[in-house]
Amino acid sequence: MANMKDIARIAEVSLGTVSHVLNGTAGVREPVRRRVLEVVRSIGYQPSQLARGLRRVQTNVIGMIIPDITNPFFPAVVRGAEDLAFSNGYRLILCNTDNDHSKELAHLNELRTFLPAGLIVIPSNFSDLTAQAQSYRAAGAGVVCIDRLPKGWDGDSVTANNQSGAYRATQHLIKMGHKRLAVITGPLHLTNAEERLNGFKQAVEEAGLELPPEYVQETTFDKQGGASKTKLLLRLIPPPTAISAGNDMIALGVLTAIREAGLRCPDEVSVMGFDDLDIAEITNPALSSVSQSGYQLGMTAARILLERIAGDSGPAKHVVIETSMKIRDSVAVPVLAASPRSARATKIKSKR
Amino acid sequence: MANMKDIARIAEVSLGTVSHVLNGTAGVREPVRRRVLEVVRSIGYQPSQLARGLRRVQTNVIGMIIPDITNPFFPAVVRGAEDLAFSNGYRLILCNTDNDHSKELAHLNELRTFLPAGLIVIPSNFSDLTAQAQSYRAAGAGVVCIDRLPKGWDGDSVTANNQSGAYRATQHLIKMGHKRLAVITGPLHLTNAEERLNGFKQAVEEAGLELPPEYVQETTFDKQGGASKTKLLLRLIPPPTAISAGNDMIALGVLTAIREAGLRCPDEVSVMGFDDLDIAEITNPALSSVSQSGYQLGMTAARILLERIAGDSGPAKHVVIETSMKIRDSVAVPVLAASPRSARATKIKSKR
DNA sequence: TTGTAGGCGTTATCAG
DNA sequence: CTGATAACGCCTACAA
Repeated sequence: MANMKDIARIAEVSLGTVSHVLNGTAGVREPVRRRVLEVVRSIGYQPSQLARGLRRVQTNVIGMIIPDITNPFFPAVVRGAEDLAFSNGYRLILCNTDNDHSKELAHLNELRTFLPAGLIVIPSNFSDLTAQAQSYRAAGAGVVCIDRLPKGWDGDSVTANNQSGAYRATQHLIKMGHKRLAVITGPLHLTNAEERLNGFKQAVEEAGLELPPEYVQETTFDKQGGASKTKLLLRLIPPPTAISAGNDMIALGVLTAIREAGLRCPDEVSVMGFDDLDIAEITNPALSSVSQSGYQLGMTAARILLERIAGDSGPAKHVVIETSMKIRDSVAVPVLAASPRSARATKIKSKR
Repeated sequence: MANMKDIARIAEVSLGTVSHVLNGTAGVREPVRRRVLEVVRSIGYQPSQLARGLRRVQTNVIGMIIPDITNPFFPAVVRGAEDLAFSNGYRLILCNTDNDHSKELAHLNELRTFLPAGLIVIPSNFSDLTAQAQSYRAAGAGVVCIDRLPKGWDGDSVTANNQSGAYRATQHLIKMGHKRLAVITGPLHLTNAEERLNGFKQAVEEAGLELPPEYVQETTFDKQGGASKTKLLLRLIPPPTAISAGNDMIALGVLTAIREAGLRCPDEVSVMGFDDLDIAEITNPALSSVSQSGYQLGMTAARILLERIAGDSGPAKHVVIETSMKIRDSVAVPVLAASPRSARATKIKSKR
């Protein structure tokens, strides 16, 4: 591969001049400049990112650390980040942690040796990112946290408005006439799961409804968790008439378990999801869900990072992305409430 | 960050000795070796990948180029590649091309400046990867092609057995009693789409069935394509009783269009997919599909690449991953065939 | 077995 | 405005 020395030789200038032309670090007389640029073009020269990074103590690499690209919510996040990063000349190194904080730590240590310009991280369970980020920032690299925050995080962050999303979704269930609402949350040590639960509780409390402790079930963010906890909920006496799921994967399990219990959704049990994945349109019945844009999450994180790289050293930014409701077919007026109140409930529904 | 000079100073040995201990390039007396290693551990030293790569003219980076991580088939491929690469000390730089060969070219040129150890590529439409790979191989980097092959590709490749998969899927439709089979293929300049069509045609021909040209529709690998072509097919006289889709995304569109046409699947039209994505279980009715493991595809590509990196310079390898059939609910005996042959058809079905 | 020195391709500093 | 030259951190002949 051609290097700057070759360019200098062919264009009959010194190495320093080539660098000046390429980086605009010093004015160079126009004819010389053109000659150099012409050689660069004709030879198809591209600077070695390795040498450049070594010298500048900073590469055009952004490390992106996520739990698992195979989880349907994350690809959009990665894509959003990659699009903005790429169009600004940055490249993404992708790392999966499987929510294992020791794997996360390994990635964090390894990535450092690339002298990345920054990091975009969806922290794993029990992440000690807060400590690690310190040393990255000391090296002049930005660190932006997405989707959920590790304990004590005080740096830049981009999250969805989980609380208000869950709050409004629960309000919707209540307005439909539900009185016995249960919730299946994700792992409560994850901030996003916790916030969603808080939103749920807030709506239930404001409506003056009871929330027996057995109606709050915690599990992992997946189908299996949703299915097993639903079986449990449906065996309670009385059973809930609506289940709010911590995310769409859980909701998928909820739908399956309802069907397997011989019940029907939404006739006997209503279900509300969170994330509005593509699959929400496909399920039977189509899943009502709180929509958050993963693409926007990733892109916003990249934007903040680019600002940091460009020199912004202001206080930590905390961007909160608003959610919206996607009403589909998995929520209906509960059977018990149907007769005396159907008129009113239906009216409310048709308003939306 | 600590460097080898620091280690040398603290351990009171020379720089060269540290390097020899770290790389095993020369025997070092045990006590000295231990002393060096102890310092390395205590200080948490990690070699700079940048300096190392610059010197060795090869980094521990693998470039992974795919059309779009947002497409549900690709995350598993990436994950399979990342898992094996990571456990062997390699890191993945992820690039999305959106099937745009100029974007692919840009990535290819950029990646070169990182001196990657290799490339794993799902080629874009009209990719000229064949030419580019030449120069990568000249630089000692392996290039493995996945899923589909660009024109004239003669290097390592990992693909699914598309032809046999489609062939057997079509045979299944025929055994169920279908006589009027249509196919909606992906873009035929993609080798995987072409192979699947060939498998379909082979089965239809062997059964001595007619295949009117209007029964073969080409479109993009997505829902919209599947839906619009299905509308067209259902308006034909006579309409097909079974539709074989080029992949599951197309099949999704087929299911939607059938429903919107007021028909029912599988009662009036049977549908067969390809890929067996997670969503195939969720659709209504659950989608019968040809299963191929994206994870295995990615992992196999990484394995071949690692072998190349380790020095294997044998002839090009062409690994073909076998597919399997996932029978669900979207295929049934056609209405017309139902009365006279239901006994036999049912018998065949129950055999599987 | 250990140490020394040159160079990978850049950028930045400083002298002309 | 242009050109030498010294790092950046590491590896590897080669010398001791």
